[in-house]
Amino acid sequence: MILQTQNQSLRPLTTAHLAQTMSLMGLTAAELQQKIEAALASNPALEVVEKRSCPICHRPLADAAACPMCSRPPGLETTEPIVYVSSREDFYTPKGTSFSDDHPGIDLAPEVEDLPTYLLRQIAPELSLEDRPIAALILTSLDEDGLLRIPLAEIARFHHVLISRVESVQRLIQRCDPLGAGSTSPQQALLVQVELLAESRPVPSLTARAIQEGMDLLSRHLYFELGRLLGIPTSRAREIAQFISENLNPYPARAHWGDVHASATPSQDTYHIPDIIISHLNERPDGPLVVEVISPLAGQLRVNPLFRESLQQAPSEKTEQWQADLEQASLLVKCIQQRNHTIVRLMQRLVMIQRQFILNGDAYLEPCTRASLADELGVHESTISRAVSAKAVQLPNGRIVPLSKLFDRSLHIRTALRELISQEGKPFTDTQLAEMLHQQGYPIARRTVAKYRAMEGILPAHLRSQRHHLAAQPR
DNA sequence: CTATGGCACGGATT
DNA sequence: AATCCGTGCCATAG
Repeated sequence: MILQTQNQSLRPLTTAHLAQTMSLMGLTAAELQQKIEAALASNPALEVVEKRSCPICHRPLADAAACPMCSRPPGLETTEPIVYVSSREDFYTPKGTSFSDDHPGIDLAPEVEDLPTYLLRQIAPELSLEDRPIAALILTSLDEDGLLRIPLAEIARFHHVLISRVESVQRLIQRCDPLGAGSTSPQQALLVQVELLAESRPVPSLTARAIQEGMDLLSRHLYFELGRLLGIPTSRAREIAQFISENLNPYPARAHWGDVHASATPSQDTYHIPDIIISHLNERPDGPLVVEVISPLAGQLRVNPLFRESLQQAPSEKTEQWQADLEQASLLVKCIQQRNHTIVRLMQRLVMIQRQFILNGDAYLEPCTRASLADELGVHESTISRAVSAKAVQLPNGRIVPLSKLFDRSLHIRTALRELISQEGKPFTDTQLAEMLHQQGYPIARRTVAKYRAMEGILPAHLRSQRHHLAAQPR
């Protein structure tokens, strides 16, 4: 359902209206869809009318008058984004949901979210129907680290299938984004990561064996012993250890190291179907930005005009009921219009503010608060809060991030921090880093640097050290 | 003694 | 009113 409703339709703001609009605001596209479907089924006064698509670009058209995509001359230079509510039906297969490569440094871990759902989404296409329950059991048995607590045999027994079946499902899961998730041990997780990594980049030889046979030595940093075990010089063993610590993660889902309070997962958020898609007009990198706010329905929701007419001739005993239906229907429609209108305005403004971030990445995130936006738009802050929470947005580069990321107050500083550390020779101490950031115009306390480091999963200075210089060796 | 992580306390945000 | 976030202080590891 779409609308286009700028000016009209903002009339009587009854309390019911307000209340419903607010509750609508916090819903994701999927939840909203359910709600609408329910209303549609129970209320005869509502109907969905087909929406037409633009003959040129095939995008759904909100309004007959103009296609937001094509009505503008291509290549038009503008910083003003085109924002509209879309009812694309194909949004379930967004492009680039996969995180193909991670950068040499540290890649951003996905926001705190429901790991099982996230994984399920990735494997769903390859999963046969019979294997679904198995996958479900595995996924729900993961711990905070993304590891499988219970033995595979348990799962096999529970579903009365061969262990090998379970193993193949597990394999599928392990190859998903938090690489190695679903492994039964940190060791196994590492092995899977090595295996997959080896497909795309060089991996020191014997790494796998080192993990397999010398796990305890590795974790205790006994490189000399490890070298002897594998029949290689200590220096080689050290290289392997270094490679592992730099590229692998024994706890696939553990993104924040210092954060014990990582109560990560109570939320049922499914951040992996976007609620909003930002792209370039006609895929041209120089084109203006287009923001599609995904609508759950493939048509426009409205009050059935026929129903309204027939109200006149309603049998007298029904007329009251019908009247009520009609009112409720128009209330719902109105609320949804209101909701969409607000979201469109919000995105319009937000995309303008965060244009650089959207185009160029994390470092360009402009700090901005929900409150300030609310002020600009003349709506209550809580409205923005609701609108922003539990929604995900797909950026032109294909990444899907929570909408709330656009309100992250420290992301740009954290990015600067990563930058500094990635270019450091000798590891900088937190105090030094704080100092340097200060010079760059980020007045950050030393303690805060430490926290940001933790957020980014960067080790403290003394652990980063043994990266380059290693002189003496225990003999 | 120095570099860090933990706890906890305002102040800002939601 | 409930949370989140940046910080200061203090204990601890190296």
